[in-house]
Amino acid sequence: MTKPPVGSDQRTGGTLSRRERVREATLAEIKEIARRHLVEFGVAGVSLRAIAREMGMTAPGLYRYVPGIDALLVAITADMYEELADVVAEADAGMPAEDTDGRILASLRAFRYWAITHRAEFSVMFGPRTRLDPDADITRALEAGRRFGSTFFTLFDRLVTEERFPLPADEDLPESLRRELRSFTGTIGFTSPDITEGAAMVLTTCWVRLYGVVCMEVFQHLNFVVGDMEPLFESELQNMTKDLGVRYSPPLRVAGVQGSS
Amino acid sequence: MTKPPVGSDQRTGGTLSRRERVREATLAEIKEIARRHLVEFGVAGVSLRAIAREMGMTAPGLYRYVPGIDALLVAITADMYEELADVVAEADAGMPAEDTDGRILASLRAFRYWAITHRAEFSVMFGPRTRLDPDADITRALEAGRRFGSTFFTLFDRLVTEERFPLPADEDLPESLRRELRSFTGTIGFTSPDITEGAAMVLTTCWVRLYGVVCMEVFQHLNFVVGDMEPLFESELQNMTKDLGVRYSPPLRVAGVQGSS
DNA sequence: CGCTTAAGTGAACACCGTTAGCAAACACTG
DNA sequence: CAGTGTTTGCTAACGGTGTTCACTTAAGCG
Repeated sequence: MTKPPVGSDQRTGGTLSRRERVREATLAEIKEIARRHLVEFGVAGVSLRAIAREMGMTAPGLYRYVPGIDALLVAITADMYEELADVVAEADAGMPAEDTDGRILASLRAFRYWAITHRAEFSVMFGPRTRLDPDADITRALEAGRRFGSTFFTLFDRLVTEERFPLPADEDLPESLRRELRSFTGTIGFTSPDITEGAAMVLTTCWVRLYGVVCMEVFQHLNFVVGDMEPLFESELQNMTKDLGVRYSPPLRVAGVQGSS
Repeated sequence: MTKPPVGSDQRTGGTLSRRERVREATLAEIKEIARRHLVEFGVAGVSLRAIAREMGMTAPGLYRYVPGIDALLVAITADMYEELADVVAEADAGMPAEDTDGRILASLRAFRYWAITHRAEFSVMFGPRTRLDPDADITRALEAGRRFGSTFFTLFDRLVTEERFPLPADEDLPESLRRELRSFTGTIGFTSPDITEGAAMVLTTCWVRLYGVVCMEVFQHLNFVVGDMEPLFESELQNMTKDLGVRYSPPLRVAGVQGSS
């Protein structure tokens, strides 16, 4: 009885035995249904019994594939990070490689658009860590999260090397902040020599602003006061890009932005 | 059989009959235990049966006081908004009335400090609306939220009248954004004639930044990368106050900030 | 004091996660 | 092909949850 790892086990050589293939398919079906229940009923509405019912089997059977409900949620969270990373990377790749400004705008807008069209998913990814075992294995989710961030980091790196905006001098930052920023650049695996503490500081500030405006829109904490948050987002985007020395251009009008998840 | 409203019913005249008094006390006990379970086990760990057990009664009995678990959560959420509003207002009142700069800094820091020392509460208040009936009666929570915001609005109003910072001209803002901002100032009950759309814009931007940095700290989405978020918060505070024409001054060192809820 | 009404209980229903033991299907080896 | 070990899924069961209903008890009021 081998412990069921919840991630997709990459078989050496890529050849999967018949058994492994059907196993992968079942696991994929479980996660697909879980994901669907997540968007339909919210995170509290994801249950092993309901998934099993829909699959025509019983709940204990799922334990052959997943060690428990918490691990399943962590697993689909990791999947969602990868999906988001793909979406952002695609938006980035959809612009001409030299057009750093356009790539940045496209990436950031892709992030927001994915967020507001995937509210439930965004909530479990970027909201409070409710209902997740503190000792759950979230390494895969963290890894996907890192990959998601790397798209932005790379673009930011280009801005720094192109000297688009004035960097705050490291000496101007308080020592406590500099220490945190150093650990930041270290963990991120950012090897560019141009990433000074000042640059890390700017990057973090931008991320906080983006995170704030998107969270506010998804969590609807201004919805009693602001109906359509898009103008506000674009305005924030404009502010941010101005600070980064990026040329802002308004978005192409896309039909059907109002789609509620 | 009267429907049990979950909020504290203010009796006309303030005189409560004995029956009403003990009823209020029981309701208060229910909410007190619910709150304790919330901080101890998270929002998923709040259950009517557990509360009843601790009170020495059975779960159905609680239905005399509360229409259901969701309504109970909404009720304590409203309480928490009021508590947070009090805390911020106290911090504000703790500074000399003329010292607008100090009052603002104190209020913002009080907000963050309450947030990081009340993670569970903050999560249900400002996180995604998980586990809350869409049709639940959240008017009391909204009202308390409004009162919470008003402290900041009032201080901001002073900054505007004192002309601390240059206001963006209304004409520079796109029409779609202006419309949202108008609805904002309207809903907020902000009657000051100085609150132009540009001013509302600056206020909103600041709130988004504050919300972002505090959410990020409480939800711990940078914790694999930044240990102590306080320097980052102070840095953001410095940036924000600079834009507002507020004189920044570093915080007084408080012992025991590290206290984990 | 008697009557009305509120408070609380027990049983029941329908869910949930999770464990243990068992039977059938499967894959593989001699 | 037969035999064997593994994988898969089931049933039963335990303890937990929210919620409804019928009922008894207790308190307050006229």
